Amino acid sequence: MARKTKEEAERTRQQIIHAARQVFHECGVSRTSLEHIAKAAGVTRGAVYWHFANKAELFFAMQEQASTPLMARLDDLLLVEGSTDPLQGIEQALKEFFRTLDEHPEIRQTFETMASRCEYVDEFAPVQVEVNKPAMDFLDKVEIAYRRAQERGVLRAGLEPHAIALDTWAFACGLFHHLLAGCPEVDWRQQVPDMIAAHIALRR
Amino acid sequence: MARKTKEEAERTRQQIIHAARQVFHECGVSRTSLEHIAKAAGVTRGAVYWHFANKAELFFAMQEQASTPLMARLDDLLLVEGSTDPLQGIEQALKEFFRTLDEHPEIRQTFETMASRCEYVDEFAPVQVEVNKPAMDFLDKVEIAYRRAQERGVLRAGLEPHAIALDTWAFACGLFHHLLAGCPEVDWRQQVPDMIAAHIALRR
DNA sequence: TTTTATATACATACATGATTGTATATAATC
DNA sequence: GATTATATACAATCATGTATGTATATAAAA
Repeated sequence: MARKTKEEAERTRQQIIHAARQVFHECGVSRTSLEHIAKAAGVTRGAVYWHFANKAELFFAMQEQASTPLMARLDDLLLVEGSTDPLQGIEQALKEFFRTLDEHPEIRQTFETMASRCEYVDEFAPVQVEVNKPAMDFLDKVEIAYRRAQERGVLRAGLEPHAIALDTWAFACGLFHHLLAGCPEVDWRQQVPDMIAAHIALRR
Repeated sequence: MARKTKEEAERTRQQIIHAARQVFHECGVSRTSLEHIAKAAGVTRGAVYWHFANKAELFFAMQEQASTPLMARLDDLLLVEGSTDPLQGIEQALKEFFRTLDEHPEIRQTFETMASRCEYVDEFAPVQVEVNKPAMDFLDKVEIAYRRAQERGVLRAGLEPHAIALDTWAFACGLFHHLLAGCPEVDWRQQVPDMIAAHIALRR
């Protein structure tokens, strides 16, 4: 086939990423061939190699397209805890975060692939490290919020902000991971808000 | 080479599993060829195919050799919470569990591979489901322990055993996952006992 | 107890299929 | 007319599974 216009080319690029997301999720990253992705996108490997240097680069593009908005959302949510009760702020932020994940199937699918259909070795090892960074930011911001809650007297006496921030962090990681990689037989999504509420209630 | 005695054969089998653990961890399951494993074990693919039908079966053997003792240990730990304070029982059980993981590099290495160097699709998908089962058992037993704590009056008023069991479960999953798949730059292992203590303290 | 037959524990050789990256062709856009 | 966005063709590699070879452990027969 022949040359396409710039907009058409960009659309093909997105089609390829879209197809990659599906096939990665179904077959796992390693077992997915570029031929497989190309076919799913309705193009040939030629188009794939034109837009991406190799499978890893395609994966990175897909991953960034999901990570960037989700992590931006998390940042946002943790910022607006200013005016109201900080504890409720954290609770709302967590609820909203998981609701966002629930309401965006594409983002969710990418993170599911990242959680249990990808091997973090060689070129993929850095992804694991990068994904860890937002988790650390989360930890810091939650600690700050707990400190503020302490100052305002809404935190139960005797609780250390750093310690309970770590606890919240582990809790959130566990939830996150099990929503993405847990077996789909048990549907946790219903219970998430209640779990978050109970988690925060322990601090009042 | 010629026939070996039964004990020698069992030893080569273990050597193969041992080599697989190392190479899987270094290269990821998908990128590891049986040739690679064979070479690392000092045998040929002939030996590997004699003992295992294929790579998946070898992986399962390795996985079971790590899972069985670790899950048995977890079962044990959650049983002996009878006599003493149930809350302290949970705390001790969690601490011991993570200490066990820390003290057994082979088990740890296998679980690290399972956490971030393996793709749970096709033949590997059932592993994810099976690993989930002990996690459910854990949830049930912790809830029972919390109920007992409530009856004995060591639990803070107003806490629901089921809710705080879910919280403990998510917390433990988060810890577990980050110890295995988190970036190794940050060394959490030191803080684990304190985190567990803080988690339980929230319930008193 | 020696002999013999067979199953065992591998090593080696082979055939096949799958994937990858690149090189080249092509037609439309800019 | 040069570049771009693809398709097609090609070469090389690699991993897999199986088939075959072989020497020895093991157990039954003599």
